[in-house]
Amino acid sequence: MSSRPSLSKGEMEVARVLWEIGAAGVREVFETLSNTSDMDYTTVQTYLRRLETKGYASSKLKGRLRIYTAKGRPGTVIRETVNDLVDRLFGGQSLPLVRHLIEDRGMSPKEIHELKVLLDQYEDDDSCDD
Amino acid sequence: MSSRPSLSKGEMEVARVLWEIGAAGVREVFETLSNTSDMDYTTVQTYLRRLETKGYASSKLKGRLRIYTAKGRPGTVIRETVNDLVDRLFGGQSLPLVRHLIEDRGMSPKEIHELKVLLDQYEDDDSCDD
DNA sequence: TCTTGAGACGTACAAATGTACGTGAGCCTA
DNA sequence: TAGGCTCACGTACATTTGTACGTCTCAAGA
Repeated sequence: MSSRPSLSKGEMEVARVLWEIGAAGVREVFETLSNTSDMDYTTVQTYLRRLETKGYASSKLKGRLRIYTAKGRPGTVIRETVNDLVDRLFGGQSLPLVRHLIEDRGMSPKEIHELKVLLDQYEDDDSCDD
Repeated sequence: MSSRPSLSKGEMEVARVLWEIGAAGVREVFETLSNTSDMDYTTVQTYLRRLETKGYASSKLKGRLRIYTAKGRPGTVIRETVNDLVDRLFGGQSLPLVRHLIEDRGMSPKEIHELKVLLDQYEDDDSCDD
């Protein structure tokens, strides 16, 4: 199915902003990014262009301003990216990653609780598969 | 401190195998990889070389065979990579990633159980920190 | 009307990445 | 000891990524 080329780090950074602020022109994305990054304006522009080429955004002119819109859900990209990471770094197993996240990055008691609830829930309506 | 260049996707795949099987020659890494990947033998070789250049592995000749050994713990690379991902994709929060992993990728009952045990344990001796 | 600033767009280019060929040396076997 | 196999290793090369310069156009103010 949707087998668009995956996003590079820089592209992802720009894409995230697009998801965050919705449809936006280069300037807006650039401004938003400049809090955390010091990418050049034209660099952002290039990324936006490439995002469109790769199928992660679409754009149209509004007057003489080109407005970019993220295409598809962030969830899709997240899934693809995480899957990729899990495959490459953990040989396809998610548990080690989860374990790493919990052990290494830590979680608040509240989060732990939340997670447990999730697991209970999941355990219930999970029945067969694998 | 250890500011070695980060690993590319392909390099990471090879690095993982090195961590997994320990010191190994190109052939072994290649064989191991061929279960999941169809990288060329010489491609693996190149990655191994680059891994060494970047400081993620060391090697020495054993007879006429070059044996590579991972340098440093996988944990370090994993941490860097995962942190990066979490920052970029989830604004620094791990829970959403964990949730994603569980919900989207699924887990076997056994894994769920394992995870719960881990959480219990973690809940207990978790006391301070953050 | 002339100037200027904002922005689009084409283009460039070095570095990193993915991929692999070819050559030459050591080793095993007929 | 000649042939073939296995490796190491140098090298190559297309693609992707990171980064940004110039140029052209439009629109608004002087």
